[in-house]
Amino acid sequence: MTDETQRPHRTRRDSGNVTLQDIAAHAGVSRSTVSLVLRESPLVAKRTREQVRRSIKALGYVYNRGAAALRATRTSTLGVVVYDIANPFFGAMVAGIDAALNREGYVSFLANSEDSPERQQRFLERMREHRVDGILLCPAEGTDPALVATLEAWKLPCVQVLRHIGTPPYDYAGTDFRQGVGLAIDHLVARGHERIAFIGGHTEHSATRERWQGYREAISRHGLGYQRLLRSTVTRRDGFEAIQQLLGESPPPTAVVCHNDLVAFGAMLGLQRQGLTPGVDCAVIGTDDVEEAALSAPALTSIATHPYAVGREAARLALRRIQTPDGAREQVVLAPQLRVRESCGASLAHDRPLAATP
Amino acid sequence: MTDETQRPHRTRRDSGNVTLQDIAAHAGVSRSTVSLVLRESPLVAKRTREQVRRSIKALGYVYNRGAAALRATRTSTLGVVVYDIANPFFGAMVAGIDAALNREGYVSFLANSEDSPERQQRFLERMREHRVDGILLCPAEGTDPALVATLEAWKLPCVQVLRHIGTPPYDYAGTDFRQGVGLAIDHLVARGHERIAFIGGHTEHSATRERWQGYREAISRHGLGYQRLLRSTVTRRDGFEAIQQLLGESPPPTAVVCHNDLVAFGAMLGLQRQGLTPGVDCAVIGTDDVEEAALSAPALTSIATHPYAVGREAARLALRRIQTPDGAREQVVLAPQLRVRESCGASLAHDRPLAATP
DNA sequence: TTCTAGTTTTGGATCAATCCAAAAACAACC
DNA sequence: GGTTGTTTTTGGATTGATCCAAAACTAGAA
Repeated sequence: MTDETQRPHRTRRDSGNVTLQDIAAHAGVSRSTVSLVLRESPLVAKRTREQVRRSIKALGYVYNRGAAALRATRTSTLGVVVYDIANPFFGAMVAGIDAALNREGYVSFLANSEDSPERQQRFLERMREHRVDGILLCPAEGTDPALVATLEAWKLPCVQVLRHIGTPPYDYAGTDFRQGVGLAIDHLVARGHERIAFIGGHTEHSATRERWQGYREAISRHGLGYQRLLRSTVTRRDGFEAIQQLLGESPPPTAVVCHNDLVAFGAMLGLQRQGLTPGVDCAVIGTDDVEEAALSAPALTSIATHPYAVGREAARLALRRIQTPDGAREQVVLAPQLRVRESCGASLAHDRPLAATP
Repeated sequence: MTDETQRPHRTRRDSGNVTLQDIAAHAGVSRSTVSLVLRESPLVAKRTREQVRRSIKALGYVYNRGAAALRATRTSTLGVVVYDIANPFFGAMVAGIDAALNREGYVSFLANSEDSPERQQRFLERMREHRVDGILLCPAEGTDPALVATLEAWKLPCVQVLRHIGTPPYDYAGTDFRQGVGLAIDHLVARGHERIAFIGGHTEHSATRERWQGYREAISRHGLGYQRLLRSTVTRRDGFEAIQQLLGESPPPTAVVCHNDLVAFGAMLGLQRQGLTPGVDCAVIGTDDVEEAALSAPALTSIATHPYAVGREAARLALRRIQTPDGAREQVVLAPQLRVRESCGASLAHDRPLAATP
């Protein structure tokens, strides 16, 4: 007797799932050929390819990416770590990432670290277990700089986004916060301001440092005698309180640049609470240019940091790194833009001058 | 000769990866035992378990979830589809999902459908290929109601969130928008309003229908003669334009309830543009209670819809469905709450009454 | 000591794909 | 017809875990 009779009949598989084997049988070719068709290999003859395609449709086959990944060691997945997904800035960034990945057939795991290095660490370990092809990381505050080296040792390509830790070279996508603050101050100085304060940022991560550096450099570049940097966390309430503190000092600033738009909104509220008008009695400039900036009253002048574009660039970088793991590390730093609106006196200044014009 | 000599030496694996095999060799047990230890099986003796744990640490083993999933048909992954991740409401919802999943060792793929049924479809097919254990779906506008049945046929557990399509029974987590609008109108009526309009919602999906239904029911429940429902998309600009249109009508409304907070912010701006004060000349109530609501000027009264909690409940439902695929479908509908602030005249009414008090 | 019952451990098959070297099919030329 | 070269196709091994039935230990009672 042949061994055919011994092994159970196998045209329809034991489990309900249709596999390459089933398609191969249906199309009268081998497993390998079907696999080649699925991967669009040019090796397969046209007639065969078409026949296999027909069988795939006929049997309602669903590609099993997990099984493929096991052998091929590519999963077409990416891990994305942000520290505050509820912040609309990150929402826009994730949208940019999603759009870029989608085009390449990649999907992404998303995690919200809530700025906790421990949560972040747990997630990264889980990503390793899932064998993601790479990581997009907005490092949580207080992340050990050694993490970048750890990921390197894990052979997990990692692109840092917005904040960066560790020492170059690393892959990074972000915005030039330093330049952004510089732009804002140049604009204010051109409008005659001489006492410009900066509000916000409470911990030493790169995105804060860069803003402060931009502030200090611009102040000294313009030879201004006044310099005032007020640390704080970066909520609306912080802006609200900070501006009132600054107004109580003598001399008070005539303009403030804020860590982000939330702080700026708070600062505007604080001015209004004191019976003052933003853009008239004190200029206010925010950072990020969130949707609400254009629609607040008065409209907020803001340094646009392009979250969608940052996300898209970060995703591109990651895909490139996955293709060439040993290529030179890259840093994509987008140029910010100043969106001038009412809150820095743009269209109100003629009514009541903010400061002596040059 | 034995076949030992024929097969290549295998203590350290060919590929760089440490596998169960390697740990087994190191600990002097079998692959199966190591697997049992990893899955915390009570079958393994304490001594053995400890020895295996030591070997796992010593060799720096990383669990391969892909390989495990192939055999066990559980991936510990979930697909999440939203239609606008840049909206802070969804940000908060995703944060809730993330927190609930994290606790159970699950991770989630996130996709942004941008309200395109085609993008949504592509993503769902990809999720199927990745063999996710379930789907959390905020259906894109215009989604074919048959999609729910399709997912059912795919044997992919699906929990709908915020919007629902198809016919019950299905799993769903959301907020009772109908009740929310009812609460708002009850409050306004109690304050003496008789002409209450509703702004926003342009397409017939469940979340819009429920709001409209709540509006019409409340109006007729209170026996009000005035009824005005203005359709629109749901951006700030829509609110801005809608309120000005309503003010031009005779009689104009004395209060408006808005589809979401963005529309409400726009409506407040529109009032201010006309030299009117929200909460004094016309009451404004929003929906969602986003962070900004409490901090706008005047502070916005809003129907809180608890996005974080909705996300958390949706995730819980999904995990439950995965455990018992044939259990009864469940609907978790959270009760909204009215957060009363200045924009509906809460603390301003004594200055200048909005309407005759009862 | 043997038998039984309970506790641990194990090897082989399996999941569904890819990889790769070798075989088969085909065409072109002497 | 035989030889060579090119294009297609193939089967067996491999990836790294889990499943499962059977084997190997224990300990306690007869």
